[in-house]
Amino acid sequence: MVNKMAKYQKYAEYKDSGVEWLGKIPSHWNSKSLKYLCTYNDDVLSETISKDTEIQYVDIGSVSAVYGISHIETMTFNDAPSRARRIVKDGDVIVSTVRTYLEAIAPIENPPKNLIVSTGFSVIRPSQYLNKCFAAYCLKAKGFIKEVVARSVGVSYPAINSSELVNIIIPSVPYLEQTQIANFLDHETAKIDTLIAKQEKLIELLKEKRQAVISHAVTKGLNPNVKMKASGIEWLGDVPEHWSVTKIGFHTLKIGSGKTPKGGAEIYQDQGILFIRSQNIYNDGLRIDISENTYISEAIHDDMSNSKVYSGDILLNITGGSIGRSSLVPDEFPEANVNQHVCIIRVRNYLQDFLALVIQSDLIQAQIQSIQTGGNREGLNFEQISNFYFALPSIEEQELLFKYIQCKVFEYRELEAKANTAIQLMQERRTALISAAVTGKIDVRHWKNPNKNNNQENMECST
DNA sequence: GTGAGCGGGATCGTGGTGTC
DNA sequence: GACACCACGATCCCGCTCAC
Repeated sequence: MVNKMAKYQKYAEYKDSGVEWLGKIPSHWNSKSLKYLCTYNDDVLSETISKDTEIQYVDIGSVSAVYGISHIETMTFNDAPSRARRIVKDGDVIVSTVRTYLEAIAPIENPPKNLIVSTGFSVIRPSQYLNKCFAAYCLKAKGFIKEVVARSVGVSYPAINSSELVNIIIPSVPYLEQTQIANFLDHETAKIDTLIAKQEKLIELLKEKRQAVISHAVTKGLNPNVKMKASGIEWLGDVPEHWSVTKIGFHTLKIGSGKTPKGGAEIYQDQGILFIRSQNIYNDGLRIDISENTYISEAIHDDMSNSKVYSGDILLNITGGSIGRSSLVPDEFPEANVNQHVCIIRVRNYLQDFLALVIQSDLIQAQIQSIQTGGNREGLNFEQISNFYFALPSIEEQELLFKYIQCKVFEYRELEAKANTAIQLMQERRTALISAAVTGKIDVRHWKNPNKNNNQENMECST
């Protein structure tokens, strides 16, 4: 990360801060516990206020380090949850104390009247010596968050006490310099966030396009001028006249699932025969993580001979939240078995590739989502799978369609992978930049905002 | 009155068992 | 043996209790 910061200047002189997460700091900086630079949790709603008082409530899930407060709910005090108690004022910084939401941090600018946050937040009120935006960036720094994690307690509710949170040491920096660092980070992180948002939008569009290409190809074919006919099936609509409308069950050699081996999880091994579960099955392929896989013995595998998995099998999740996710077992796949929540659909060689795409298309997914069995739990049975309709082209046309879709999907997945890598790199850069600036590893005192005519102070925060 | 944290609801993935 | 469905464990999150 040092190289990535090379374009920025360093300070002339450094000294050891004596604090692990700060390391060496500029020689004119100091370090202090946060509690000497702020007060915290000063204002709370009194139980004696009128029940009809309208409040603007922010819960812990509505705040992120990148986007700040994303959702404020208007409610009366009477309807508010019991944890809606902390009053937030202009200039405060809210920071989550719950370990599962460590990045819920936001400086508050012009809050609405009666802005109240959950008791899952600490409300930091900076003193005159601490810039609220600089404070928020310090709280977002990787080293600070690491300190919070180390000081968290509790099992069912892992969190850091507010009194412990403010014991954590942060840099003590001349106020004007804090403002300049905050302005610099506002500008630079906003640029990064804009780029991340663009990449996220791109990924969303690519996913939609990929799904649309598959769905269109397996229901309408590739020739836009071909004569169509009504399929007679609601989900299917019109299909090419020379295609036949058929059911999955007419083409299967097997529809079945595995079972839970006797002894359950007790009999799992670190190595042996791969035991595939619904968590391994994704539309973009089987996700086999060697360290997290489950294996069974050869004896149990032989005992469960009916649920052995072979290359060319289509595996479909038939229960739970991942219902409808499917994967085609690739060629030269090692010996494997499945549990009872994974359905094996086995068809003749010529249909494997095409049917795997059909099952992932909107056509079958819509039929799956319309089915609910098993009481209040989602579930698919084999008869229902067998009765799913689809349109079947000739073998030659299937091969053409498969090659076309494979090519298009590969193209989209490559672009998605590139966008994901770019997002990851930008997030790393964002984190590194914040940490470098608030710990004095880079000197931005002479940085000028290119969007302004001069280096006038910008007292606003970006979030 | 305040706030830490216990306990429980919701959800998901998976194991176990009854019925055919 | 195949299938359906109930139960359980893990996890996340929130409501509420009780010590201070």
